[in-house]
Amino acid sequence: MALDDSASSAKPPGRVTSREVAAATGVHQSTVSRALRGDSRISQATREQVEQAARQLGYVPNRSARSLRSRRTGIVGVMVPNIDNAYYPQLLSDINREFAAAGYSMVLIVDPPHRRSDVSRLGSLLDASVDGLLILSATLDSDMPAVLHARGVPIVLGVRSVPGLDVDIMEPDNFSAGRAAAQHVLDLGHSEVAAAMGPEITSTTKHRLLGIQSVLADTLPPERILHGQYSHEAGYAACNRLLRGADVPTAIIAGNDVIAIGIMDAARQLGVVIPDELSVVGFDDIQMASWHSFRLTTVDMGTVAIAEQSARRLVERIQHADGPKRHELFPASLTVRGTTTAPRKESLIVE
Amino acid sequence: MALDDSASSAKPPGRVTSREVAAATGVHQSTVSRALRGDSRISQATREQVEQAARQLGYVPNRSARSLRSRRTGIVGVMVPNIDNAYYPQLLSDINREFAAAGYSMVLIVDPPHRRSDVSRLGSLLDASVDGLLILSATLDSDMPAVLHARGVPIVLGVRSVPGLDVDIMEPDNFSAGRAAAQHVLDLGHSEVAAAMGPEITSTTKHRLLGIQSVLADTLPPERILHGQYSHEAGYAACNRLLRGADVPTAIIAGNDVIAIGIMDAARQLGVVIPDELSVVGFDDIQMASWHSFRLTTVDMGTVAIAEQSARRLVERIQHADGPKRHELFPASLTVRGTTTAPRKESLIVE
DNA sequence: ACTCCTAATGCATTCGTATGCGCAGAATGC
DNA sequence: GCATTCTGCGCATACGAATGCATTAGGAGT
Repeated sequence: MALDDSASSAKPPGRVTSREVAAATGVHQSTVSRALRGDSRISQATREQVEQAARQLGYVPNRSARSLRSRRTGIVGVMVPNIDNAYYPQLLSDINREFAAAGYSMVLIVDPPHRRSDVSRLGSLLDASVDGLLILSATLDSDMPAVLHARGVPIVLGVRSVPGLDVDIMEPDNFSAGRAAAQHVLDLGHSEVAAAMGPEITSTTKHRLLGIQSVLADTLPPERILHGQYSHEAGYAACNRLLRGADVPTAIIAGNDVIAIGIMDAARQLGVVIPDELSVVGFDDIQMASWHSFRLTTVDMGTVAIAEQSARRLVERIQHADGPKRHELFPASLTVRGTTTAPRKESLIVE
Repeated sequence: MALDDSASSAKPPGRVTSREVAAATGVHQSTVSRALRGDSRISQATREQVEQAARQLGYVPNRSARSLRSRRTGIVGVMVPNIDNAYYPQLLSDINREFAAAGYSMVLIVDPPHRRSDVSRLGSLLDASVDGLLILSATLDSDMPAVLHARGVPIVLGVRSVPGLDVDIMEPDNFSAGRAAAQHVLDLGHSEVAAAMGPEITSTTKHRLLGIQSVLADTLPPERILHGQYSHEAGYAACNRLLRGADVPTAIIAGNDVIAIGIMDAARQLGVVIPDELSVVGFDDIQMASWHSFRLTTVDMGTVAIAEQSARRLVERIQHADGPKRHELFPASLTVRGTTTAPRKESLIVE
């Protein structure tokens, strides 16, 4: 309505400023600013006049000017290692909801793997264009979070942690999750187990593996532990390697669901029946895991809660730069579906 | 290196400004600005001094200030209808690569379905905080693109188009794609066909369906045409409805791959064998379609090219607001995999 | 030796909004 | 009826970088 009016009468030469609204209303620019920000010192009558003029002229406050003055941009950065795996989009969806609810826009930063931080890459994070940063792509060997923290950029680490940093961290209880997955496999009677994990430089892989090994110290020899990306292709490749090797495992613990599904894909192509001939366990419990085509046994890592909490935490951190940092471990719980069962008798006999 | 120095000597009280760099170098602030921007009028010697001082102090130009003055933010908005379906993350990944290469940051705007545009929702798009907008969520009945365009915001429509708008549009050739899918099903001998399409208010659904109907005028009665979201759940629900109905189709054309996979999931759960008892075709050829667990016959819509071209186009449009608008139709091509085959004899006999 | 030009830099202003301070008039107190 | 407290608003400036114009110094030209 009012929008249509203004749209049709919009002046291409220069956008409408608060000064023009002031001129139209017969008040000072500062009054316009205060009226529109809801300053209580402005009278109701003036406020309404200003609001009407603003609407008629199609006035929209310039965000750059406001940011310059107020030192807040209303934008948060969210760093993810990639976006074409199912895990991150799902996480981002929840994170986005939280930030949107808090009035923040979200700049997506797809963070290619790297080691030492390099100033030029960090430039866009240090130029005050984001009020804070939610880092979901941290690796154990990256100093990027430390550098940003030292520079005073409010940051929160989500999902992946980095040791020795006094920042907020919201991560799953990877160790317990690893134990749960391993115990499940052990309870089913598997003695030939393999692990197709993610990158060693991630806390998720490291801690999940420690948990797994704490249970399967005897049945999981180092040569049965593979590392690769957290990707479908990596799972696919790992499975091919494992099933074509000398002694074939009866169960594979995957670094996450995406890898697990890659494993299932390869197994099916090889004609290996899951779970009868091969059990598979994943981590995360992404939506796809519950699809009937997979029915993947997996460990729920509380990802939704992590998404919501880490976003909220960053908003708080932006408002209160100081204050105690919180390091939370979200509980994990095994979800048994259709990809795990006891090993076939033959295997047991061979054993 | 230099970064570490500056990080440790960083002053929490107020960031480093160009004025401080100027003071440290003994030149004027404007000289610092010019030196760092690469103005040819600054001597080599001065430039180097300025650069060194900037590095030592850890100077990073404030983006808000620069944007205010230069009227460019270096940020583009990308609107998507959702992000937890596989299609958009994949698209976004390619789009992100292009924008990053062009030096733009990407604000992700998850655009909940809506009808008429509402000023308050558009505020953050009109406040000059983005240099341009790539709209991937346009619906046929939305006036949002028109309003933004009237307001002078550079926009490009990707994937989904809106009629009667003088803006750049990069979309797949949905009509031909629909024809290809339908012709494939027809050639296989199916006479009991159903369509589980996306939302009617999207150009993709509308044009794909027109293409399908142009081939299957006789064999696709209106009651066999379902509409729902472009989601796994919608496909799942549609399949359940269709396979439990009176006359069961022997082939379903899905609105896109995500729906198709939802259909396959439901069919498997019902014990219906694909493709022997049910053929399924999708659109888009997302990565998942080629996974062995699905091996989905689908129509490649040139999505990667659309992603790249639409991003590049927006960058061009930002630089040259005027200039002829381009409306490109990207070719589609059928990719036959394992989910389609001739209908079973019994069905044919019944027929 | 004097003018003219060019190169290199300084000066001052601009972008649009937010906000501390001050000032007027009205309302209140006694 | 005068001092006092609000109320409501204007004035001026700051935020930090970019840029048109002015200015200086040094070199070329005659």
